[in-house]
Amino acid sequence: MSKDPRTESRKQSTTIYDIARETGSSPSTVSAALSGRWKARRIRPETAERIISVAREMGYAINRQARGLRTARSDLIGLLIPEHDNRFFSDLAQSFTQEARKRGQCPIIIATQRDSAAEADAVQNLLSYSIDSLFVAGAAQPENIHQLSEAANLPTVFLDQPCRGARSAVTDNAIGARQLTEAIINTLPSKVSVKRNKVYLIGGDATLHASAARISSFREVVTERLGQCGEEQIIACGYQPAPALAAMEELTARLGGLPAGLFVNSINVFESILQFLVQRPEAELHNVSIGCFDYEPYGQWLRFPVHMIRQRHRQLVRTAFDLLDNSQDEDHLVQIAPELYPATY
Amino acid sequence: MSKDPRTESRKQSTTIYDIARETGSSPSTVSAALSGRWKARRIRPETAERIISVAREMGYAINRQARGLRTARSDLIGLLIPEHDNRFFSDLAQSFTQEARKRGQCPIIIATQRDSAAEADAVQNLLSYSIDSLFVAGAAQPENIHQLSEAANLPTVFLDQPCRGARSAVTDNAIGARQLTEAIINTLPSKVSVKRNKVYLIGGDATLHASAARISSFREVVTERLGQCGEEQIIACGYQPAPALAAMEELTARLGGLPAGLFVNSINVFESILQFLVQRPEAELHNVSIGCFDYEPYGQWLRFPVHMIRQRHRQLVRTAFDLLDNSQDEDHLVQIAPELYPATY
DNA sequence: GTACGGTGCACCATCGATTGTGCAATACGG
DNA sequence: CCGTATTGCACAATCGATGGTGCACCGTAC
Repeated sequence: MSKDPRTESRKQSTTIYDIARETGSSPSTVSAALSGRWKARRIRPETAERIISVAREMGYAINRQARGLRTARSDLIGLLIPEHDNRFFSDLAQSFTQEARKRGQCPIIIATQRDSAAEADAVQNLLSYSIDSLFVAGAAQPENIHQLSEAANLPTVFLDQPCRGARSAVTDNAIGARQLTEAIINTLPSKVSVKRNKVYLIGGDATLHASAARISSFREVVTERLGQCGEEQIIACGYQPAPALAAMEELTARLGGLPAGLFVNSINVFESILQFLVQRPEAELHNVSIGCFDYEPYGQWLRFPVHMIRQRHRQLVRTAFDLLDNSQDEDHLVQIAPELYPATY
Repeated sequence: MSKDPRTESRKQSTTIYDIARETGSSPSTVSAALSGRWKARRIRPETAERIISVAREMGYAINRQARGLRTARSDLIGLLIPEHDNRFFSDLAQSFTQEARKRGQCPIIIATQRDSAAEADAVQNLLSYSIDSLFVAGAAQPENIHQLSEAANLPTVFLDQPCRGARSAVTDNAIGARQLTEAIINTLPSKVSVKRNKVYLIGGDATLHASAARISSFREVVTERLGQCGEEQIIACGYQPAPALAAMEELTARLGGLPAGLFVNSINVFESILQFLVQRPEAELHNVSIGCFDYEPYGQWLRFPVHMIRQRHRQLVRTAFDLLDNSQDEDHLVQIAPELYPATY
């Protein structure tokens, strides 16, 4: 005869069997009463009520592992993000958490460091918990994830970084980049030497969809407004602090000072070049027009003005849930225009 | 005969029974092989290896709900925080996530908005997932949570806000507040009218342990260094933006300008009074010594200098895990000194 | 009085992994 | 060659909730 292998300390307090014994009914009746399915199972309302009240008295709490094993569901819902220490993704995490809880689901958030192996690992791991659905933000390799989740029949939505053939809710990077570039150009300093009179884009990964869209808009607007846009004006040096800082230093050295305009692609890069910027003379700082494609509340209180683009994290998340619930179209891309926070002077 | 109620779409791909059939062994042997318990169960190494390799081929992934049901464990681990949009708590969340994953556990983070009913709810909810342990940061009612988790025999640690009778890892608020107050006093402006020559503490909830400790240190240091500290110098107006802003405006009106020194208790309050501060004349801003008990990277790039205290989130989390693993003392408080980031000029 | 439909519930198989136990087959000692 | 010990594994109960099915019982109709 097998005994319960669990140490005496961690056993479940009350189960439906206890309640069944207490109320003189069967476990299946108790289950039906407590899960709300009692009508469909033709349980008398009085019976259901009695069971429910006894359950409350006994402090019953369902065992979700048992329920999940039977139903292959879990009320768990996963979110993959590259990192937490990034205002955009932590905002996203917060919106996700809130929406999930509204729906009675429990959020699991995993940071995968823009590493595709870590992404695959995390998906497998989450699958073993039988999560109900998966949200993927800023994936390094969306297709890879999509394959895994499709094979497991796991409903998945991509955020921020879209995935071909899968439901995706992303920021309209083209519009955002256009707005930001315009704002930067509109506030270009008037007196600036020929050598430094151009606008530069720094940061991001040109192979990723989001960056590519931003770069393309940037190029368009710069060409429209300033006549031309050379390849050297686009410095897609990734998201890492060190390379970004180095690129910024190199650019400044090359120009003999800060450029007239600077489009900073992503908050990570902004943070890392900030320490370089603030060391420049005050006068120089007020002679450059800076924009950042991402929002940081403290950005408006800095020593120099900054235009910022804020992605609508709340809307992105809501749209993603909507796509899961309502879109029968497996390949459905929704784009959401971001918001421009113009610099305050 | 019952059929599997689950829709055909969401069934498990490979189970230990499939592998058993494939390898011609029994499910129990497969389980032992895959879980690493095969030595203890006297399975031949070759048998175990063969099973493992077949499992890999078949793309086996364990069903954690089944495992959890049997063992009453889940490898899930919970963290309660008041909110996400707070640098300290989101740092904490990140450290927690990393440490959890290092230990092969899956983090579930719930924000409870400093609401004790939400806290109790969240604990009950997490309990129904059979989480292995619970971390509670900045709880509104630690004792309440402690009761629940103790009744359920759920190993619990408190962070930031300690709980009597429970394991707690908290910042050494006394030392931190002392350091911060000293830093503020050391950089007090020299020329300031008698009316505004005092140092004020604003924000926080005096009924909570953390704030109480900070207030007490503040009072001590101010008395030591400046001779006295009146009750009106302590404005514990909570953590909400609106009341904090109102309190700041009221104070400034009363003094006819900014005070000589300001100890801002918590980053929330800092953010909300920032919009007020930046509207003051530039000269006035450079004539006030400000400190914030919390860290925000952008704080050092503002238009005026700010001393900041950074809680060591990583260490707090590590210590908390340590307490769970090693401390048999159920009532064990560990304090961790925070770090002073002096203002840069 | 019999037939028939509906009501209200109990019974039991099932989800997949874990683990106490039983029992052949082999090894080993004398 | 027999008896005991060890090895290597299979069997089956179990965790708690779910849901298909069976079946009394009651009411109504003919």
